[in-house]
Amino acid sequence: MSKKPLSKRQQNILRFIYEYREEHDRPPTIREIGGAVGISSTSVVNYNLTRLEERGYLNREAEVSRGISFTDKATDFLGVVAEKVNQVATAVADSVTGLIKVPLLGDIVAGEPIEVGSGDFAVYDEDDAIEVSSAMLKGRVDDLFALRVNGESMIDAMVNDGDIVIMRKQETANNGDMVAVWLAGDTTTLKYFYYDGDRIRLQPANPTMKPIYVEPEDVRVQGKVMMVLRQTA
Amino acid sequence: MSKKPLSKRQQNILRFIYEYREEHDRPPTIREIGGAVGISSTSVVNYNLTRLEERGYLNREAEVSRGISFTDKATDFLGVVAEKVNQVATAVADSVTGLIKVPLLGDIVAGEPIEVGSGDFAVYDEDDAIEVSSAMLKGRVDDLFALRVNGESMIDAMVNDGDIVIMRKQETANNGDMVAVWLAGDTTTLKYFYYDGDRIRLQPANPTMKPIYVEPEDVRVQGKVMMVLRQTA
DNA sequence: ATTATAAGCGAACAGGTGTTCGATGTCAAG
DNA sequence: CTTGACATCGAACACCTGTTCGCTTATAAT
Repeated sequence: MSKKPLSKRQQNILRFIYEYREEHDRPPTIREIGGAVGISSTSVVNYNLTRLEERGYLNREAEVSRGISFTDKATDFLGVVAEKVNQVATAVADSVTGLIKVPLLGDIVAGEPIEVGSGDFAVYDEDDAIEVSSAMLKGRVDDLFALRVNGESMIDAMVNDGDIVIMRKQETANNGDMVAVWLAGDTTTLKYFYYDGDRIRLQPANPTMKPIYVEPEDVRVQGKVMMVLRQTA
Repeated sequence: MSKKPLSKRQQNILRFIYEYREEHDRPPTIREIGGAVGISSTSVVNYNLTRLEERGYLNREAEVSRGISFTDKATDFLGVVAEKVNQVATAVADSVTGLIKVPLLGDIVAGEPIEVGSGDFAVYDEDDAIEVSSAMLKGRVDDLFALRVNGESMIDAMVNDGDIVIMRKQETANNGDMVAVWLAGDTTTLKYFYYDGDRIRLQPANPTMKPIYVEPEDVRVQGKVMMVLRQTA
């Protein structure tokens, strides 16, 4: 088979057929192709379709109206199909298979409160999203955000520098929740939260470490930790 | 519009059109429909298509070959479309969007070597799989397996009881890899691996802890740690 | 300059395909 | 039994659509 590239006209024909099928749910006729790519004669359209078929881009059925179909080679050439598959895949994955994109909003460091801004993260940068299977998450999956740990200040939470923490925006806590708290106005920490009489007990995840007891007014809950992800490779 | 149900013949016409389009990537002709559902006259097929159009199941284009398309009502009626979307969604999600199912093979405890069996895990229980986005993983995603940590023996690796460790089957290590090693014949541990002169340095993930130095013959690498997942909610 | 190949063209044609017509049959309602 | 609505039918027709023909032009190879 010739290695000569397709002519410009032949490329236009393939693209037109693709777009026509997207719009009409059926292939075009010889005359429709000619009209679209500027060929006035049905025999020239026929000639070019025959060339495309010989080169493996199309299958044709003789003496059948709209008897044109694409081969894999044509869909590879068009390239739009891969993009379309990805678009469909993303939409479908998001809604059917439960792959959730969680916005990665920045870093979590000990010396700053978490700032997740207002609203519903609708304007975050899509490239800074963490993809997580919803099967790995319990309950509601709205109001989620991710932060990357910067520094070694979370070691008592068994969370290391570079780890990603997936959180749900939440300003109250129940016993046993792991939460991010802004503590005494100067530190963010991740700990298990318990009401303990008049005070609050903040229990490190590391079982060899002791809890701390604080006054309620010294604690501001900034979010509930849903998951921790560590990439080691 | 009549609430009378579609006739049997009309239902058969809708199904045939659907199946024909799946197979041929184009709608059928009036005569093809007649042939398939046992109507010998093109005018009877035309009559039934007109009825289906009046009831909102089809759109037709006059004097255009194969000028038939489905409405949402028709696709609802057919029911197969929802199923098809799900089939496609699953296939696409698995292969394009990179949601990977990693077999959860059991527990990792300090006092036992990792047993991942032979072969390629093809016979593992699908319900015991961990779904992970391939975007979260670097490099090859074959030979992966997951183990759940049982006990507090991995704390020096910043890995807690109940955490899930995603690993790749691998018996050698490069400098800086986090690996599971069966150490001196009596302990599994997760550590960063370095060649250090004649010996091997195993560095805990917890930066406040000191490394250990061991003879190569006391170390059996059982897998490379790709990711750690912790569900806290 | 010549020749071979590729591409383009309008026209005619074959046959594929949708539409219309007049007739007949079936069934429910009155 | 009669009537009206619905459904079916074969045939004819209109027109859509693909194929072939003979010719011309453009381009590449010799």
